[in-house]
Amino acid sequence: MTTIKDVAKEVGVSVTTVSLVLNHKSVRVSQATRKKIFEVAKKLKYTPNFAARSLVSKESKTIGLIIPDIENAFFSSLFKSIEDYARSLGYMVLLMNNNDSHQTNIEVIDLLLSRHIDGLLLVISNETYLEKYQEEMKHLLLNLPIPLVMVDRVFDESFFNKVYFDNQLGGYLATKHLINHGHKKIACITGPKETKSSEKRLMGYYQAMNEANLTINKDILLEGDYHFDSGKKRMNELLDKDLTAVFAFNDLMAYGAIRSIHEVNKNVPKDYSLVGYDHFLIATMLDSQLDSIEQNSKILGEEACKILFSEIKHKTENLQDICLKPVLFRSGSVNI
Amino acid sequence: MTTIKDVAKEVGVSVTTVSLVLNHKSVRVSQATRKKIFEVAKKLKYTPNFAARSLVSKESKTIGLIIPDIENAFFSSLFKSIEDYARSLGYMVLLMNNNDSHQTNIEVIDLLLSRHIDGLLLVISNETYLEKYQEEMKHLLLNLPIPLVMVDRVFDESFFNKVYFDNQLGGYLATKHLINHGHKKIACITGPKETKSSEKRLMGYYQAMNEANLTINKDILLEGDYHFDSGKKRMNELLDKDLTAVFAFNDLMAYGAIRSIHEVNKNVPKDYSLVGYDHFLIATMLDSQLDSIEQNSKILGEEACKILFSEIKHKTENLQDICLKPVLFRSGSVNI
DNA sequence: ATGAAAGCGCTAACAT
DNA sequence: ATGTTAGCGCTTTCAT
Repeated sequence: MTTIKDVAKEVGVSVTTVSLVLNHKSVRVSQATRKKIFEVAKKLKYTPNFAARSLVSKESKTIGLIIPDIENAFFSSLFKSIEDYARSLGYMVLLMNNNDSHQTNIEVIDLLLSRHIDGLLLVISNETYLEKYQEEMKHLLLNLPIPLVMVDRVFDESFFNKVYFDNQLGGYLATKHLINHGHKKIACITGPKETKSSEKRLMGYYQAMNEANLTINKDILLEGDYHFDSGKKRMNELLDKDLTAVFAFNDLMAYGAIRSIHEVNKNVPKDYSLVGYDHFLIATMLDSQLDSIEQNSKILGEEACKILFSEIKHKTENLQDICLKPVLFRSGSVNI
Repeated sequence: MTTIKDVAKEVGVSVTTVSLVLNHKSVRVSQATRKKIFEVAKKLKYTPNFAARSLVSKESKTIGLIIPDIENAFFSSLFKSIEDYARSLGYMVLLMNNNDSHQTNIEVIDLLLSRHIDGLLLVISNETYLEKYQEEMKHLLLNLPIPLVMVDRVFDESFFNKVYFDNQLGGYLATKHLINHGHKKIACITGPKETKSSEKRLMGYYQAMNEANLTINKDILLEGDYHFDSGKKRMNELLDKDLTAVFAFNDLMAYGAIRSIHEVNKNVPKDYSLVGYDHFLIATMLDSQLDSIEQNSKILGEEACKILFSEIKHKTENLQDICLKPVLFRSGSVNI
């Protein structure tokens, strides 16, 4: 491996000069030596040693990104947007899954810290919302020695940077969409009730129902777990209830519901209208139709990066709270 | 940030001793000081500085993984398997997308090298198979200063480590499956003809057809590009041809074909039998059925890691060529 | 059983 | 316009 010394020796100048030139801080170096340095560096295939540079500069030019699961399309798309942004600034991204486990989340934060990342983008596990875990996480995050942005899943407290989607608005849009099409008896298949996203989406549902003066029947508000099977199971329970529409709190459960509906030879949207949440892009390809609330993960990633890199650069703490708006995507799963 | 010096001072020993103890190379240190060192390190929340350690050890404890696109389910699952394996050995993974662009691929290899990764797992872009690019890539890879394993998409040459699936076998299995169900006129929607995967899958098709003494009609062997739209378009062209079954070289195109079939009010498997490739897991949830060739990405990742970390550890070069077997997944899209 | 000291490759303050 | 030097935090050889 060729070092800065090798280049210096070959050119016949000091390492300082080489360093200065190669880092483009070379106002004071003559064009001639400058040109020569670039040439020799290229000839010798010199690449700066990152470790050495980090040791001096106290920057790793690396950020951490923790997400629940890269296999989830929403998060893989989020990663991509973040990776692009970071790379354009000369940063790399260390990606870790927490598998929606609080314990794993704690562990990977430690791992990343030991790598001396310059900043952290964090999507916490759903489990972390459980009361017994929240305090531990908040304590940990408040004592982080580096800038932090909570992404998508945030805490209420105002002492964290956060970028997230307005889940209540999403719930409202979905419900309103069904109401607009004449539905009055609208069931919900929610997420786990302790998750913020589910809580907020449900609030949106209430808001829309109340606004339209519709009565809410708690018998058709069932709790799911955001997985396919629970959507199917809950829909099964709803089949003999009195309702015409279902708001599933994510697309995976919505597809579970569709499966259940098909199994009794009924049809969407003829027998049941259905709205999901996530706008799982791949689904539109698979010849299935599902109206859904769409969250633009690219923008989510960009906003998170803006905040993080601004803090990294200016070392100022200027807490931000960015709430993004989801939109309704229509595809044909809602009928009167 | 507390350093090893701080710990040494607090305990009242030299940095050497602290380093030795904390790295468990402490055969020669007394139990007492040893215990104290651990205590103080914990109290002071000491974490070793990675950059400093790397500078000395010449290891970054980081590997690179380059894939075409993390949004592709096959690759996100591959990443997960690799990340797990690497983490269990104390390594981190720097993940980069090449977006199936040769140029980007070259760039990210450079970027990773400048980070002094200890090894590289590489899934090249399909574009790289073009003749004008192959030489450049081979030259680059042969001169890599670190261990390399080509994953999934490999070169024929024997001077690279490689782990991949037997695409010919996959093509054979898919075609044989259709033949076994009585089909004689079997169309193909292939990948781009310059890609190795497509070439091999087609060879498998020929092998199965020949074995069964079936005549091959080149009019129903159409080239796609592995995307949904091309599956739809090619199927459209096939609709008025004389055939009963289609082998699409990936699931995305298979779903495109299904869309096309549905649009003329025909049905799978009643009017056309269909086999895909990839066994796109999510699809099984979306109430769609598609027989498909399945490649276990977890095993792919593990085998790649085994080779890479063995080379990193032993610094021996012992070229390996691991060919994994795909399997047929049946789901109901094939009929007599 | 423990310490002193050199040096990894680089940056930057200070000289010249 | 260019060089000298200290030092970042750590590991490791060699003394004691």
